[in-house]
Amino acid sequence: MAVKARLNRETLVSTALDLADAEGLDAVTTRRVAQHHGVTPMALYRHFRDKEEIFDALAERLLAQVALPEPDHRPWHEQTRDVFDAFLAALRPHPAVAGLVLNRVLTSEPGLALAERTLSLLAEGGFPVDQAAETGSQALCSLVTLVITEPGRGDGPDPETRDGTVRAKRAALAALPPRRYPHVVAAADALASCASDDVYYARGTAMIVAGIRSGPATADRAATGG
Amino acid sequence: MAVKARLNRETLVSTALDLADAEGLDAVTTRRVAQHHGVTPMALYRHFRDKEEIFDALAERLLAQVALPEPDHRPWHEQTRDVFDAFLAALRPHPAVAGLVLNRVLTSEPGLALAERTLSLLAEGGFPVDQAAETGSQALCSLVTLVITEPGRGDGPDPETRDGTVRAKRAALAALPPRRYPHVVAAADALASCASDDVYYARGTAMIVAGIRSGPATADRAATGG
DNA sequence: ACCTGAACACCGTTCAAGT
DNA sequence: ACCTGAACACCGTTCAAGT
Repeated sequence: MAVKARLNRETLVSTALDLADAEGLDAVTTRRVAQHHGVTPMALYRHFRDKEEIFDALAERLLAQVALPEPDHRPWHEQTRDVFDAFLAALRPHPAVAGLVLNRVLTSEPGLALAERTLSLLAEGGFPVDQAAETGSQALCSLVTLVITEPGRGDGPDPETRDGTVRAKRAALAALPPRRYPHVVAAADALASCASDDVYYARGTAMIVAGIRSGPATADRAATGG
Repeated sequence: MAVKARLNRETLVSTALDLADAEGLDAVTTRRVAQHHGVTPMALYRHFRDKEEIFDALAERLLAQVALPEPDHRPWHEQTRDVFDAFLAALRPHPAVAGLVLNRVLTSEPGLALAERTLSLLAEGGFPVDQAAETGSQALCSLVTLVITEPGRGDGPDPETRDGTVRAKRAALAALPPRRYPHVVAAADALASCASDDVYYARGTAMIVAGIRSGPATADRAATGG
């Protein structure tokens, strides 16, 4: 702490991100960020209008890490999966911050670039504009949720605490009355933790892409109550 | 405020829920809940260990509102859709609280009942236990996210403020450079608001169910990098 | 058993002031 | 332009005490 360089937006955001990664989003307070730079809390207000704007910048930082693959000539759904993978790759290192992205994709340049690309691919897939908007938003939000709720990430980032909560959670599920919750008890392991993160994300992405590919027809049938 | 009846868990949770519905989750503070009952903040600690436990109880309250349909003899995926509809019906009236459910399905009786039913249907659909766990969790979380991010619900519940933020959001998107963001600009309406809530949720649910029905085969192909 | 009162260590944010 | 200092209105939570 007490770094002496002149204050600026980007270094402050880096500090906030470090704090969130290390101790969770609640640790990102104006006072702690300021303290880390050896500065009064009010010094931040020269660079951010309020705390919400710090959160906006955190979300933007994550979105800026999305390395969108170049468009190519493969089918739209394969390219879509690659875009989703790039999105996940940016979110996964910062699970405590990922949730901030949920409502902030459309308010920064890198988020808009991601949205534009997604909508473009869905248009290629035959979606009308309005449905592409809903479908794309839902898909991106589901990917965020995948990261937020990744099984086995208790709450804190300490691998020790994490292991403890996972074990406790699994034990709690395994101890449930098996007559009443047979499937939950049988799935206790998978519900508490996660055999392989990569498989978890691959399956999740596959499921989302498959849902998208079911496309307009299925959705319209459902929307009219069929 | 200053209701005089003796304090108990359920009325306190009701107060917390009302506060959240009216002013958002941040309005749910120990002090305000206490004040609403004409009581010292510390009076709550006889009924809840800490604030987290109030949030747990809020999530449980929502899950208790899920009216699970009776099992019948229709195909598993149709029954799954009905279970999801019941879940959505419970969440939609309380969008400010819905997010609390994300990590709390497996820690209360009504949540476990929902999980058990979901896993049971997925087992009927041919999913192996572990994959059913992941798929079911992801589906339920996606439904929660659908409610949290419903387009057109700005932040507050005031229909006036909401209309303003929707209009501002749409204007901001429509004013983007159309050469750079052609699809975003074209979809500004659908991205900012939502033509019909029911269609939005019907399509969202259809997409999730379709993703599930794509099932083990698709997922395994993706997981092994195919 | 149930609630109070005072206190502590925190918040975000304002305002006026320094350099 | 950039930062400080003091203050305000809030938080969640503890501890000891009342009845």
